Amino acid sequence: MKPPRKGGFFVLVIPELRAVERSLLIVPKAIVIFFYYNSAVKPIKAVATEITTQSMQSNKLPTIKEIAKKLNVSVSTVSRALHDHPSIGLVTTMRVHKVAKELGYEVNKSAIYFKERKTYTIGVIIPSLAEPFFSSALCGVEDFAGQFNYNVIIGQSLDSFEREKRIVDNMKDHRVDGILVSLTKETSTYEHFDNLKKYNIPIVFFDRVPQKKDIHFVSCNLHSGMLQAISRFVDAGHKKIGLINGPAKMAATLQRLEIYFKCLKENNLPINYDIIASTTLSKEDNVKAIRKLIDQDKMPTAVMVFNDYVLLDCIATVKAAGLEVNKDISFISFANLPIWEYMDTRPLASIEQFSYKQASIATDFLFKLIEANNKGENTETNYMQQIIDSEMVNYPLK
Amino acid sequence: MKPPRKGGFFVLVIPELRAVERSLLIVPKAIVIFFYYNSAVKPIKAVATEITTQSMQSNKLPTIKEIAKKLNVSVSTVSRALHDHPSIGLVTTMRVHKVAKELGYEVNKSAIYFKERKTYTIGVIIPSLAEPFFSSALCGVEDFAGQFNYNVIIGQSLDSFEREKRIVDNMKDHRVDGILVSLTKETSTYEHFDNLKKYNIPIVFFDRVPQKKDIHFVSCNLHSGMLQAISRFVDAGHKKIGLINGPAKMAATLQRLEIYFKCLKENNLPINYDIIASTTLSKEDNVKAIRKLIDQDKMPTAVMVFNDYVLLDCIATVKAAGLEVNKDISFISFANLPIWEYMDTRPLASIEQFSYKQASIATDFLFKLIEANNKGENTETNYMQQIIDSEMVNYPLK
DNA sequence: TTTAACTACGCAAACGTTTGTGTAATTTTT
DNA sequence: AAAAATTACACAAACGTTTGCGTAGTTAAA
Repeated sequence: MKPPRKGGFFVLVIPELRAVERSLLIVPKAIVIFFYYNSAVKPIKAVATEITTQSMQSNKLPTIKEIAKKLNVSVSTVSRALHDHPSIGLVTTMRVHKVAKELGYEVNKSAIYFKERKTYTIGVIIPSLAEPFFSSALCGVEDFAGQFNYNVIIGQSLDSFEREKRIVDNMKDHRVDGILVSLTKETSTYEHFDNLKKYNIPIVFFDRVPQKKDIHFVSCNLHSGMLQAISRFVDAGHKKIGLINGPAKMAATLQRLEIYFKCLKENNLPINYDIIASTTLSKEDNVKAIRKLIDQDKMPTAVMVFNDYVLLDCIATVKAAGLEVNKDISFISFANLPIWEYMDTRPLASIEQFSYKQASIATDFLFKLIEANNKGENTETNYMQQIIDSEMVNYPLK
Repeated sequence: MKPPRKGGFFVLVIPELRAVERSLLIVPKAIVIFFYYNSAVKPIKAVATEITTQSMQSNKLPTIKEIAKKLNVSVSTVSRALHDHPSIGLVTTMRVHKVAKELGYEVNKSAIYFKERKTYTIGVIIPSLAEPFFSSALCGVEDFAGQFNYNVIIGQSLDSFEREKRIVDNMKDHRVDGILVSLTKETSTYEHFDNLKKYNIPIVFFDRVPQKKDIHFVSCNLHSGMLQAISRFVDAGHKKIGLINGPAKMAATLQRLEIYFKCLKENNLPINYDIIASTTLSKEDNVKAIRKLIDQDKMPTAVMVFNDYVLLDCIATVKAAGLEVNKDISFISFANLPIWEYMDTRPLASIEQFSYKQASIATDFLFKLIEANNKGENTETNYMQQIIDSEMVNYPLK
């Protein structure tokens, strides 16, 4: 920062000049005449009038153009002045700032989004907002994105493949900078995401992720949690450990089954298909599933359940059947719902899958990809992938 | 639709021509020569080549300009053709459509948003996604907005006034077409919404609404539900009906208190401040509040509780104190959480406030306001306001 | 045959902003 | 005193699309 060249007093030529000047501009005019050093600058009185003349305007929003017109400078000068670009003189910069303030000017981001081909918005596609698991995930996204001043737009697939497709398309139309997805139960093909590549929209999957290698994703490793659970059962003396699994279409279902087998093996327990059931997650089906397990001689004494919601129905059913939970039959499931704290009858434990954490990490990944995109780097060469460990949370007996 | 003027065969000049033609375009060339009727049109072979030449392009997205260049027509023609504008000839329209498809052209909404000064996006500001009440509300918004192909961006105020302010500002920057708000607990001034008027961004409040007349809002009338509740208590013979209220700052708190008084009066019951407590909604405070009521000789036999979450703590506390719920003391609260279905110990009833419905109606209002805005109508003259009745939902004794 | 109407397009402006380049006016260097 | 450098700005293009207006060429009406 150098002193002005000509005329006047330039008393105030110090490093903090701009800040000082700006504060001066709103104090008595007597002080502002310090700036009469440049012949190109109109007397301050003229500035004052030009400001007040049109201050109260139509309902049109003030633009950079109007500021330019008012001050008889070009729009480029105004734009630069507003960004405190060094090539614009101090006085001009100040006058621009002042008029901008007077007019209540605020930059039109829409114009910039368009020009920059960016929207500072990311999309989140989740099956359902009603499920705490996903609303908590959304929360993780929002918290993270908010720090970067990014907006979050949401789409509920409601576990419908068609809706998922439409939402993806819609978000592409909206030119979001990136997308986070947790797949529907129905999704087993992934072509509807391919189009995003053309638009350079990065995509990160979380929790319910595609069975593919060439993707960015964050998911939760069920093995750690389920191993803890089975061990817990085994340590308590259980030999017949059943499983109530989810819908066959869901990747999580197959995964749970595989890990269940693996964990049984690790504990030297035999596989018995009589104590394995599955449910579509509807209430009726949940009841059916647990009934299949308990309505037999070789009833399991412990059951791994697909999730806490299914378990709620299981508990109600076994109670109705006259069995006592945690005595005749013990449960461990997935989700770690906060509500258990208030329940009299609850499982031994539930396995936490950290939806908030998964979503946060996925969002972090997404921002890294967006950043790479901005730099023109190729993001399709090394994939960002993370699998976090699930964790069993014990519930003390009441 | 009239027949083409000159030359050729024009066998296909029928009302459904366009649809027919379009399907023809993807069938053998032999048929397409039907369109050699206009001298201005290049032979179909030329069309075919010009399409394939640059089909595989750079990573730049195809624009209307490129289509225009390829076909040697103006961008305005292409734009109109893509919209099937009648002033563009059939052949040209078809050629444009074909090239657009070949190129994988998709309109850049960002450009249109900017030009139209619309974003087809609405913002939703809620205290917390973690609360089912609000995530269900968000669900209502999303479902409704989705039908209109509107996007929804979210902001969590986390019950912080400062955050609410920032989010409003951010959404304004983003030029959303409208905003839905459920206020924070702290919000008691509303200047931060004033700026939105300048930008012609309509705002509809729901559930937690400002104490003002000149606003659009949807809220829930607690009187109906609470009257049902008190009557239920009275019918069961209760004389001492206590109240556990929320934080003093919240509008809902004052409202509950007033209605509580009113309902007592309507049932000819006296007001007794000894059986009224309040909580900041923290667990410790919830426990304190219920203890205040039960640790006295004139303990109430029935209590209206601020909401189901507070009630959960109340139930745990009275049980720990050796009291039996629904015998020594009965409860009715607000929220109607689905989880009660699975609880052994639950209140007599809970009052449903229809968050989904409130949000849906609010969204409907918002769209009406946006529509009015589009027509240039003034929306600040008659305010859209609706108060829906709360409703008590009974829980049968288990 | 002249005139009016219509068809099928092109031209250019507009939306609000950023940014590369050009250039007088002034100042510094030689 | 001439040349070089710097300052402080203006000009114009670009982003992709829509749309009012103009017009050559053709057809229909008078």
